[in-house]
Amino acid sequence: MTRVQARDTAREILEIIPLVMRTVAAELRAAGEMPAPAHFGLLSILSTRPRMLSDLASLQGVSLPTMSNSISAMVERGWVRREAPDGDRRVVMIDVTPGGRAALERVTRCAEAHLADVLAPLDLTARRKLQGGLGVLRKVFAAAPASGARKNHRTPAKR
Amino acid sequence: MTRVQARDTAREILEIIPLVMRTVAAELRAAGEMPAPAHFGLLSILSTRPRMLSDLASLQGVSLPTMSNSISAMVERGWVRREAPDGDRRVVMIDVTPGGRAALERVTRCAEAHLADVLAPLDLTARRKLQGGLGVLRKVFAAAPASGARKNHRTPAKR
DNA sequence: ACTAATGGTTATGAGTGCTAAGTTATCATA
DNA sequence: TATGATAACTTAGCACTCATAACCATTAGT
Repeated sequence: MTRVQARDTAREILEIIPLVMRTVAAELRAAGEMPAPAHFGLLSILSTRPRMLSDLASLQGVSLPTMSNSISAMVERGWVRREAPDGDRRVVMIDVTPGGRAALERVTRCAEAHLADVLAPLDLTARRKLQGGLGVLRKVFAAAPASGARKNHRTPAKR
Repeated sequence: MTRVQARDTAREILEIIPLVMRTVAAELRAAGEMPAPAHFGLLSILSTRPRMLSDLASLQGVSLPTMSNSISAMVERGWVRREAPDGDRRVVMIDVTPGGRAALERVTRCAEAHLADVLAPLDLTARRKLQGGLGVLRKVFAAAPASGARKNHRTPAKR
């Protein structure tokens, strides 16, 4: 990819992604009860199986304190539970509650409905393009979690 | 687009967009001096020509108070100026300062560099897909600024 | 002149994200 | 066994996004 292409793509990403982000967030908000996309993703991940706090943080690519806060917010809503596993008493396992599952269910249906409205006018070609593009984004950004870091959240070696 | 397709796409969007968002934000942060993607977009828009505060708000799809705050932050950084036009003394025109232009320039180069690293491994096909997808996203989300609203930021008629 | 609508601002509250600075709990080792 | 490092979390403080409610000005309509 040439410099010019990179710049154009960069510009486009910096322009479009926040827009999509705001729109989606606004929809979730309007749907009531879902404060943020982050919570949605978290519930999604947790609905498969319980996870350690640190695992959640690195899966989502955020710092441990950030994840701890998000989880606290969700605990307060009654969507997840913090539990102590038998073995290592330092770790905290996060598990979905039935309430959390229900919320995920509701919000999924709602988001689906809204996005379906928006996506409805797309023809087959456009849909293919969209999915192709999303796939590329996933590959690119899942592989490169920020520029380098992401392995040591603490002060780096400090000595 | 069928329901199932809509749901899958919705899921994918809700998963990928925040990820990209976080990554990009982290990069801008790491680059120093750019606190948020929003400011970048604003500078971008304003670099073409000055705008009214309300226009900026509706262009970005955010509320007037939100925009007012963002602009205040940017004024404090010396990137933009509030000025009163001759005609209507209610309106505030926002204009970029030379400093703002310089910052935009720097950050563009920086974002470009980082994204170029990330995008480098893409071959022609992948790039095409990415751009196609972004194009679809733009069309879809630029046309549908949240679900309906976006025309009356004040209390809706209240009687 | 009086009221209504328009353009902005301030205040408050909930979220996301970060770093820095703790707390426990576990492990290695002298 | 103490001692010290490290790992997993939490707390506190800061900056930013976004929203609504409530408030000033200014302009326009009657």
